[in-house]
Amino acid sequence: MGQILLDLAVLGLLRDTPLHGYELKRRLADLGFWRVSFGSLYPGLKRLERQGFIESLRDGGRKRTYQLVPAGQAHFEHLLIEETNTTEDERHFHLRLAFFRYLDGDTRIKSLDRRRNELVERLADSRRSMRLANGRGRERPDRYAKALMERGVRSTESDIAWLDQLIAAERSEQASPSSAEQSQGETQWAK
Amino acid sequence: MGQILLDLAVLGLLRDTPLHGYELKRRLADLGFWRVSFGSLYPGLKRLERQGFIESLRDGGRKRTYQLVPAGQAHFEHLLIEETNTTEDERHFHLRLAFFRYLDGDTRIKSLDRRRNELVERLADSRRSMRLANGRGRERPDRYAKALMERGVRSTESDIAWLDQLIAAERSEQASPSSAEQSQGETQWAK
DNA sequence: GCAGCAGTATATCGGTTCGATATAGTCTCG
DNA sequence: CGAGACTATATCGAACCGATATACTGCTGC
Repeated sequence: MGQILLDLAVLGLLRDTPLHGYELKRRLADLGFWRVSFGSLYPGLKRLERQGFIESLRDGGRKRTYQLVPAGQAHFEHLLIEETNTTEDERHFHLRLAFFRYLDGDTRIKSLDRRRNELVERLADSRRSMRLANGRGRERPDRYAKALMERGVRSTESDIAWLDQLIAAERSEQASPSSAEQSQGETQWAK
Repeated sequence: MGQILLDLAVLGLLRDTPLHGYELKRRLADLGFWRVSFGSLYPGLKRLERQGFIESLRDGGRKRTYQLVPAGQAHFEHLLIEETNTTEDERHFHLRLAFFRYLDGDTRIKSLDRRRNELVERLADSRRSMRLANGRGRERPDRYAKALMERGVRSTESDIAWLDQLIAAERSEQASPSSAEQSQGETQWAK
C-alpha cells in the first residue's frame, strides 16, 4: 500500500513546479490526507530518483531541489488512472481527486464510476454482515458494535450520494463546456 | 502510531478468550478497521510476549495458543482510556468503541466527549482553511479540491452529530439503568 | 553586534509494518 | 486415495515512521 500514496503525492506536487524536500513536506501536509515524516520522505525521494522518476540538484548550500523528469510524469499519470482497488484506503482515492485536474472528463467519470461500484459493493457487504450479526441468537453485538456498523453504512451511503453529485456535475459540464469552472459547486450544495 | 492499533486489537480480542494466531487474524479482519498481515501479526505477537503481556503455548502440533496475562490486561485497559489524540487516526477511536463494553459509563462519556472536542476543533480548522483557500485571489482551488474540502466538513459534522447521539444514549441509560441494553439503538435511529 | 531563539533543511537509526512467499498439516468429497 | 481448499506458522526484503542529530539562516531585542 504505502509507497503508492507517497509516489502519487510527490510526483503530483512536482508536476507543477520543482521543490525542496522541506517545502514538499509542508505541501504534503497541506493536502491533509496524511502526515509524511522525514524518515519516509527523504528515503522515498532517494528511491524515486534511483527509479529515474525525479532528479535532484544541490543549489549552493545543502539544499536540494527535486524536479520531475518525463519518465516521472508518465509514472504519475499511470498511478492516477491505474485500476487498483481504492476501497481499502480512501486516502488513495481522495488523493487522486486532488489531482483530477490532470485528467480529461471521460477518464474522470470512469474513475468516479469505478469508485462508486466499489462502495456499492462494500455497502452490500456491510448490510449483509449486519443482518448476520443481529440474526444469530447467542451473543448479539453490544450497543457500540452496532452503532459502529450503522455509522459505517450511513457514511458509505453518503459517500455514494457525494459521488453521484460529482458524476452529475462532470457530465453536465461535458454537455455544456462553456459554464464556468469555479462557480460549479457553490450553489449546488452549499450548506 | 502503528503498534498501538495492533496491541489494542490483539489484547482486546484475547481478553475474552485465548486464540490461535490464524483465528486472531480472522477476527481482526472481522472488526473491519484494517487488515493485518501475517508479517505484522506474528512479529507483533512475539513482541507482546517479549514485553510480558501475553503467553503462548504449543498445543500438540505446530499450533500456538496465545492468552492474556494480568500485565497484558492492565496494558489493554491503559490503552483503552489513554489520552492520545485520536483525530489523526479515526481507526484508533473506532477500535476503542468496539471494546467500550469493558469501560464503565463515566469513562465512556469522558472518552466520547474528548473525541467530540477534537472533532469540533478539526471542524473549525477545516472551515478556516476553506475560507482561506477560497479567499485569496490568485489560483483558487479547482472544483475537485473544493469538493474534497466540503466533503471533509460535512463528514466531520455528521460524526459530531453521531457522537451526540451516543453521548445522549449513554446518559439516558445512566439515568435509568433498567432499560434493556439491546433495544437501545434500534428505534432511535433505524434507517 | 551579538546572544538567543525560531524556522529551514537534510540525513540517519532502530524498531515496526507489509506483501509475498515457503512450508506443511488437515479436512472434504468424489 | 488423492486433488484441492483451508488452516497455520514463519521469514525475507523493502519500505515506513518517530525520534533525533546536525547545521545554517534570519530576526529580535538589548
